[in-house]
Amino acid sequence: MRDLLAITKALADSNRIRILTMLRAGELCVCQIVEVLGLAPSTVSTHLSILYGAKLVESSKRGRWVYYRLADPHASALVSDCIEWVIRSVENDETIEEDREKVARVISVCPEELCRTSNQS
Amino acid sequence: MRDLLAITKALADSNRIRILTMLRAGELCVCQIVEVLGLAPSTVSTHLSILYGAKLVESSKRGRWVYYRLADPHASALVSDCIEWVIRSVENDETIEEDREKVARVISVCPEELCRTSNQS
DNA sequence: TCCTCATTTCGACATATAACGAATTATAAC
DNA sequence: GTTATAATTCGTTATATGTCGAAATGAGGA
Repeated sequence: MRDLLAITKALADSNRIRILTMLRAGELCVCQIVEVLGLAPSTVSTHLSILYGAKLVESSKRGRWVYYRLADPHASALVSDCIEWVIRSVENDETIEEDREKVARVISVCPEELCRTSNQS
Repeated sequence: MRDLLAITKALADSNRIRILTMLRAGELCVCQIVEVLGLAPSTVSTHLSILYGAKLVESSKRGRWVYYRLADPHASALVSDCIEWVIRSVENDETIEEDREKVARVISVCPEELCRTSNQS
């Protein structure tokens, strides 16, 4: 029950749903997500920690940046089924569509922007 | 997004999860659910209205009693997939097991109890 | 070493939510 | 009609949650 509630509570916020669906595009670092959502970095960090606590996302630190991605589907069927369900549920949502475009822009257009997107190390 | 959030918020509470899984047994009236959860009738009624607003449950009034049941699977694939996911998620949960037994008792043992279980009209 | 910057943690505040009892509504029995 | 009762709605209270800015943490680069 505890795990279930961690997941459902994590999903009970529109910004966290947006983050989750944004991560379909692959790994994103915190500052990229901040850019898309337009929230304070501290707020986004809190959202990510809630998603992380529910095991809906994983993270890796590379240099100064922390990258978040959707949880490995092999880790838990319940989690991956749930993520798939969320993705299906937001089809045709306007905000989600806008986010998708913003993510594409943030990933490609920003080479040495505030957040150097693909800088390894 | 609105529908999705109505559902995830509805699922983000342990008592509502308990109600939802209790309804696997079939229709239950409010007073039966009150009996199992041990909450005030007004509280249970509020929980049910939240589940109803998310279209996770349906209801029918018969006489003075209002019966609630899980939403018709034909109504929405998203909703029924979600209910199935919840059911799978609570397998082996202690509280849920206890609820199942309480429900069985409440359904069968109470003929002219506080809530006459199967009284039509 | 010291500085810069991405991220997290902390403290504060506003809003949302769960719970209750009291009052209200609706239906049936008398 | 009047009464009894199942359920809902309302008002209140306590707790949880989302948000921010400021301070702390941690990893590179000068």
